[in-house]
Amino acid sequence: MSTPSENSATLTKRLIDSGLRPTAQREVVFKVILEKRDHPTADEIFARVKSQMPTISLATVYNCLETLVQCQLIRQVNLERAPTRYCPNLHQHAHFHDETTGQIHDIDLPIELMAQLHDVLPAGFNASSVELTFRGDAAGTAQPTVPADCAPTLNNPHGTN
Amino acid sequence: MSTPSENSATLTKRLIDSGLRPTAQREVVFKVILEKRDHPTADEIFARVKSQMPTISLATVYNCLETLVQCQLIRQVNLERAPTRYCPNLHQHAHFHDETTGQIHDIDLPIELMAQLHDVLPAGFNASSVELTFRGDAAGTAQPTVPADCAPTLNNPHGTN
DNA sequence: AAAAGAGTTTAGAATTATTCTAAATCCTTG
DNA sequence: CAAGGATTTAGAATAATTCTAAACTCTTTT
Repeated sequence: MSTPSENSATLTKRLIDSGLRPTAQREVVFKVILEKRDHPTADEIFARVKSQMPTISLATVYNCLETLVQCQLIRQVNLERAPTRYCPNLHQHAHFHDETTGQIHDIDLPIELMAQLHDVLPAGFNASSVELTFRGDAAGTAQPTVPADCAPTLNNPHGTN
Repeated sequence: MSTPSENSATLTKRLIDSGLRPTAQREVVFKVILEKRDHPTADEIFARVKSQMPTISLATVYNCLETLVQCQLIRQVNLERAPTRYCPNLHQHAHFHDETTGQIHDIDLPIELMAQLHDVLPAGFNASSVELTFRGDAAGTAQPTVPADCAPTLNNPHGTN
């Protein structure tokens, strides 16, 4: 469970821990991403944020997103040649990119599998992150599939609830 | 094993099978990618190709690359925000992106693991391709690690040799 | 409390990989 | 050989992102 004020507190803490300042812009960008459980682009986030803070600039949205990614409060999703998307789900998960609808679905990954993935690396290869993306068709899945308990609970950033 | 002329023959066959024409430009772009076992960008490929065919245009290189990808003769590698790279290795493999050197290493994937990856998908999700990318540091690996027998042998396009 | 200084935001310009366009060229087939 | 589709080409256009420099906002120092 995570209330907006808990999220805000976590954001503040993370920023200060990194020597950064908790600003209104960073707050609102973060809040907007958590509100909807999808994978918006910077432009979409810009649009959503503007309704709450009409004076914010696109450059600031980009800046805030970079900061949030660095603080590991959101994830970045890179699909081929398309604008970068941002993901509030901090569970270990893969992405399924539906080629027909363009939708992105989160796919939960068992911890064992993650371990096996890392085992595949030869000695000397030290991975700090893994990105797993499927591409194909998701027949009969009209809605994005992010189960409610995958919500990015910031009190529990690694999603072990 | 695959000689240049065998590769060329396979290219021709694939193109014709797809209703496309085997052109000198497609040949040379393909050849140049096979020659070196790395992950060049379109610009790098353009440079290499120009030395053999000085009149070729960048747009054509992009066109050829798209065609080769569609014919599954090469793979496209998407790293975050960086120019698309192209990969002649048709084995099932992951990519390791070394953050310090910028190098990309091919990581062989056991078939069982690939199967397990697909098992992770809920019913209805039909993946036509999977992309697995690690990011981190590859300590003490000065050279790209593409074992010789990972060469994209076109006679054996799925790399089961 | 004023001044200094670091961090942040902002608008707009700049960058750059890629795609688009329209004309020219090349094959293939009737 | 003529017609028609596919392909190539140069250059323009696009669009996501980054850069720049000035303005602003905190925090800390005096």
